[in-house]
Amino acid sequence: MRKKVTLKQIARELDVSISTVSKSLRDSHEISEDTRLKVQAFAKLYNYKPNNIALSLKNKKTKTIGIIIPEIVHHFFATVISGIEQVANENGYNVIVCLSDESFDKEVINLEMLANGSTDGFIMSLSKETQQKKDFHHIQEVINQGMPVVLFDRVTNDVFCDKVIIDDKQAAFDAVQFLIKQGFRKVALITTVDYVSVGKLRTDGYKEALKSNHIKIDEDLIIKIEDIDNCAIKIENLIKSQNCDAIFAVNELFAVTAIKKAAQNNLKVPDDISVIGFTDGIISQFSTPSISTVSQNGIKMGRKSAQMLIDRLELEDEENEQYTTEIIETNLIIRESTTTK
Amino acid sequence: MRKKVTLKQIARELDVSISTVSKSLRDSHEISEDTRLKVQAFAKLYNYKPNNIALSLKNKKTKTIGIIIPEIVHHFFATVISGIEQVANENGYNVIVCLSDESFDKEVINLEMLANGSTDGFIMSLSKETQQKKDFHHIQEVINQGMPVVLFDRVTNDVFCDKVIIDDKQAAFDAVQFLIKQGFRKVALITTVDYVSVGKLRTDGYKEALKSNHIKIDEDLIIKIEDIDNCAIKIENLIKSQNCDAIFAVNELFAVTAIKKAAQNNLKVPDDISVIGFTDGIISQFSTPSISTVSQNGIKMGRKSAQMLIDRLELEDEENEQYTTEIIETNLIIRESTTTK
DNA sequence: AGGCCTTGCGAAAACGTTTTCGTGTTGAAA
DNA sequence: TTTCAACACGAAAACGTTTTCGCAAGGCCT
Repeated sequence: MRKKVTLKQIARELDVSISTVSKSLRDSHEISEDTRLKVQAFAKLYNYKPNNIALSLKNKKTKTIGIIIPEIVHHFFATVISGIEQVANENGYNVIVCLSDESFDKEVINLEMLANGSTDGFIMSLSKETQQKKDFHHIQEVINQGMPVVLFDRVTNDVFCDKVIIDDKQAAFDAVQFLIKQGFRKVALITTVDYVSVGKLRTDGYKEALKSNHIKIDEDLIIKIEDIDNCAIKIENLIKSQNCDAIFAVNELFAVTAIKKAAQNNLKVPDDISVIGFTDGIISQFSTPSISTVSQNGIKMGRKSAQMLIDRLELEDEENEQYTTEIIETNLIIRESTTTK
Repeated sequence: MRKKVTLKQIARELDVSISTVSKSLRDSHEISEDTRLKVQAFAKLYNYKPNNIALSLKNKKTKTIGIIIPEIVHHFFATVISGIEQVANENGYNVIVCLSDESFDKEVINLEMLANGSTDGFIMSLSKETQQKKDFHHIQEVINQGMPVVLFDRVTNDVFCDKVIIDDKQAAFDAVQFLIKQGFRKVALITTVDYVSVGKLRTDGYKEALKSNHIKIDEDLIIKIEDIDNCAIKIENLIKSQNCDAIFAVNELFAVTAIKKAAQNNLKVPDDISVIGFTDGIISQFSTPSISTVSQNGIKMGRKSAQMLIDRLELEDEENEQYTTEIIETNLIIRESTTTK
């Protein structure tokens, strides 16, 4: 087993000082060409690579970004990570990923653990529980300690930092508007409970679209799902009521479940019911029929978040207290699950 | 902005030595109760937390696990990460994730970058390119440096280390055997090119099953997909040939594409063709019809990998050179895409 | 009174870097 | 011969910990 070699060992071996070795490897002009080449040759031979931890300690920079998200088994979050990782890599950063599992406590623990020197900054999306409790002191804390934070997708107005979001309300509005344009008047909504920020916004967009088309909001056509496990039964009831000719769902899962339940009740999508979902994930693309949906562009969201964080990290000198909120454009992808009335 | 406080600052403030502060906070009996309580109170007030980087440098342990996988936008890998993260967290470890993007070079770069002190060990799944080149020197290198490595799913016999896999061949055999039992004789195979280790193994299992049922292998019924983008056309040709009554696909994507193409060619699944896939991901669960598939249990795979790595990390004293290969059981989940002939 | 043990604390090394500053040697200019 | 700059290198500090060792003071025993 050949352990990694250090400057000290090289120094001892070549009978020079540690400083000489360090300077030689960094091509300092202070060192004669003779020794410089000798040291470099030796270092190469023994495959010397500087120790990252030592560098981090010295430079007070880890070149590492902390990501804290609710779930990774979720295509949207996976794409965001992918985007973050791209930009991070391009700039010589690594990413360390922690999952809050939608739990406030885990979010706090992870944040505090990473804040003790492990990362230079954070990119995060709030857990459901955090959004419900409206307790953001842990985030404010790390910001106060001088670590930049970028929030994406599930954000809050209660903490000042850079943010990357989509215009959920507008996107929902556009989707519903599209359905109405196609001639549907009885558009149902499958959404989440209100404390999930994006769910609330999409609900707002839905209502707005109806209003601006002078369609009365029928609360029976709005179902709010708290827990993913019991969504099927609620959705089935909606389908069975036969009260709607189109459905807008705030995520893929609700959309595909609606389609499934429709099929089981002998209703064809899109012939009998049109469906539009949210998030252009695996499900939307590969379901039969493929699902018309609002594409969030997670990659772009991740890339933008990473870029904002890194910009702030590398700026650093003049504390720019001007936080910005970046809006990633969405687009409506029309596939097989929608038609005209 | 309240920067994090260090031992040195506390020491200066209380007019004691750094050692006294450190010992007090670690409840050393060397320190009188008086000073101990005083220091602890002060530390609590200023929310002192030890700096992880400094600890890592001192202890030569980072309590961090490096994960290097080909893709994260892939439900199976996401579940594995999720499993790893669970066990890692339970044991006080963090995970740092790097994506090889199926590229050999990126895999090497990431590995070398993390090997310079950033992590205590690695959990990885080989990129396609690495499998193709059969070049594993980078992995052998980190093992030689004394860092434990656990390979999962996409592994190789050419490097000695702990491994976690499923019995791909057996699982494929079982799936095809099931189809044959249902009365199908013309079972097609949609697989990858041979250098993808798991693809090859699943192909072997398919052939074995046919053989043991005395069914001649028809090469026309075996299609090998190199590139995901052009899989649709090849699969459509297979469907159009109307030569098969059942299909075994080595992943979800191939399975769902087969179903889609069947529908487009007026063939019903499962009535006209039965389909079994591999990997119990989002697609299989939510596709219509839902897809019978071989479940790999990524969570379990991740948990096991993490456990093996951590065990080896915490053992460490006596270099146990006995590597083991753990096999995670699979199970065939029968859903709507299969029937009897 | 002398010796020894306990108590309570500090100095310093160590982990692996980088960088500043000091210093000795050499060569050339005066 | 003296002086000074250039050159080449080493010592040491710093980053934030933990831990070993040393040391002084005080109390107890003979």
